[in-house]
Amino acid sequence: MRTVTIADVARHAGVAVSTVSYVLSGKRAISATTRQRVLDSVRVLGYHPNAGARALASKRANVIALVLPLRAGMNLPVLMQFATSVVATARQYDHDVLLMTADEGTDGIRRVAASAMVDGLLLMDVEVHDARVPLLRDLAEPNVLIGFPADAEGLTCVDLDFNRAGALCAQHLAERGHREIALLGAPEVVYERGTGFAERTRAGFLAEATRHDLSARAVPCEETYDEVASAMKLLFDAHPGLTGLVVHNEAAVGHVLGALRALGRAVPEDVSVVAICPDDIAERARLTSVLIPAEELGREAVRLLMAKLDGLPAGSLLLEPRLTIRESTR
Amino acid sequence: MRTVTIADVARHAGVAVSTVSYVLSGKRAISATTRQRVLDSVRVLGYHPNAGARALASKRANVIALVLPLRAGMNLPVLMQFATSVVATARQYDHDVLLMTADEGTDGIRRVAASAMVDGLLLMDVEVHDARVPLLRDLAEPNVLIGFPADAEGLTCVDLDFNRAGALCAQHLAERGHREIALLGAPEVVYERGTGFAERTRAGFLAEATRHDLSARAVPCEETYDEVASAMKLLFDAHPGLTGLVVHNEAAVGHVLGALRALGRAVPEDVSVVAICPDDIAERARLTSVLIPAEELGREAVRLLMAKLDGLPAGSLLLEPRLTIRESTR
DNA sequence: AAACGATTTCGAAGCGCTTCGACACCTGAC
DNA sequence: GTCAGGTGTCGAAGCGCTTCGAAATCGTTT
Repeated sequence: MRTVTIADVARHAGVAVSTVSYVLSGKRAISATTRQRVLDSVRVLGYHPNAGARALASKRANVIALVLPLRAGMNLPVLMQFATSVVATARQYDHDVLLMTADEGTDGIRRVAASAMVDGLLLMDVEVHDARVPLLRDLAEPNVLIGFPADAEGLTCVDLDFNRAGALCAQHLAERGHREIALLGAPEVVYERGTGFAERTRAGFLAEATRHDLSARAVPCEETYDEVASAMKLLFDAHPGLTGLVVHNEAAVGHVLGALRALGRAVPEDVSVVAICPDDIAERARLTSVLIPAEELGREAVRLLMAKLDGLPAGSLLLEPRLTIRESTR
Repeated sequence: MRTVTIADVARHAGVAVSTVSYVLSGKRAISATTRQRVLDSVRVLGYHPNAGARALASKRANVIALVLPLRAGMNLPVLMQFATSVVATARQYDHDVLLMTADEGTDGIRRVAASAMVDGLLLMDVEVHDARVPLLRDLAEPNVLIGFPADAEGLTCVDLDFNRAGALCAQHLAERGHREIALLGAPEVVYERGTGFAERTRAGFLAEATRHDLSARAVPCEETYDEVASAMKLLFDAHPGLTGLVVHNEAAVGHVLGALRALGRAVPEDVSVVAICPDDIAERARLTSVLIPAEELGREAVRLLMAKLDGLPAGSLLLEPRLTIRESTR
């Protein structure tokens, strides 16, 4: 069973090879009757274009690379949703997805790009000072990053709008009548490092609190139970009237709940808690939270990449956060 | 910056295009001096072969498809480990991985196979009566399945050796001096359906128990707490001397522990519990368990697929289970 | 009836690579 | 000194597709 080529289709339909090509690509007008005849032949013969030949002739592989941080300790549900969404969306644009792991590093990126194996790249989990950023910046192939590096100038990045996320949490607490609130953020060093998303969350939180005329403060938050507990004790000693807490620190979420219990403050009766964290953690603890919209992130990233493939300029994108109300706020 | 082609390399090295090709592929002997000159030119010019052209001329894409069940509710850690291992192993064989989701179904498989986009396929999570199996059976492209369908004849499948897994659990309990043990398996319907792995586990468990002269029984196990609890009550009423339990039912693991608590039997003091389940569940509950060796599964699957790509015959493979001792047995 | 533009189709030239057969050269045997 | 048999290298023919310019066909207009 030799594989069916475009020449077979042309012969079967009684037209030239180029006519078949134009019917399939739609790049030139073909009369309705001829088109139909060709399409019938395609169906009858079960023709599928050879991807290699197509890529060679058209200089378009119709494949994008997805570079995932497939190391342990990643937030799996988020990653999975993201990958699924990327594959599905890419298919809508008639593209396939080549899976790469981040540990091939810059060499891997260079390789697939130079081999014309992919038309564009999607990099997940870009770090603030990511070694791949310089390479991406002067790569001929379009690329889109998930996450914002320190200098995102000239790059296309997609991420959750952490400023809005912080604001949304403050707003939620304000609406529920809380007058004194606090943000437990990332560890001190993260702020010192100038990490974008941590600062943006804090800024959004504080600004929104001010807008609602609330008493608000943001404190860094370490990740061991003892540190969390003592920080919380200090916090409540200094501000006994505190009734609203926003936690933006995945690792500390559990400890915060434990510490509250230890301080004899019930959730949500005495203190309302909002988390900014992945879906699974929030769901497990039934926490009101702002989620990482992984599916939307994937979809939008592909959309932007496709735009760039078509030569369109594509700016960065911040996704609107959404708050899911569960049982930890009232 | 035009991309560098093999012709550029040939010109730079002062040899024929075919010579460069032979140096790179090693398919014909080339003198050491020429080889070195060519390799130097490759390095200097930064040459990367064009994947499309290579695929077209050689009829080998050097890409394999990985079809993952990227739906919610999958066991994520296992899936992730598996994917990582597949990508890493494929790279060792100089292949890349095209990621597909199972929901493209048979059409997707047909498409990538017919387009010569991939040389072979790896399908994860094959069901006992999987709609894709007939297609795979008479697909020209080699493929390897993770999991055994009802009729694995003529297919290459890789999976955990569930028979050995059952036996291993029985052996573990026997060695610890337990004389009366039981296997809580899948729900009744699963056995009626003739599901391979459930039956194999049971058979292995019972045979090993007999070999050690233990009193053993296997009972199906439903997945709601009430059913589990009443089944357990019946079991312990009928066999008060029961001290060893094997649970081969992810969904029921948690309920079993709860039911034991309700019956006033402590783990591991009164009853030892071994689970056959994914790593994360076992780890969370600190259960002695037989794990799914995802990484090894991925590695072996790729190895078999590569063998088939080379035209070698490849039979199915059952992986040796390994038991990890945690805190639920003594 | 000729000429024209619009529409539709065709033919051929690559895209960058692999691979096959052939050629040139060298060695050693006669 | 010639010839068989190796080595090492080259040239050219595709692989199956896209795309460009040109040819063919048609209905209109003059």
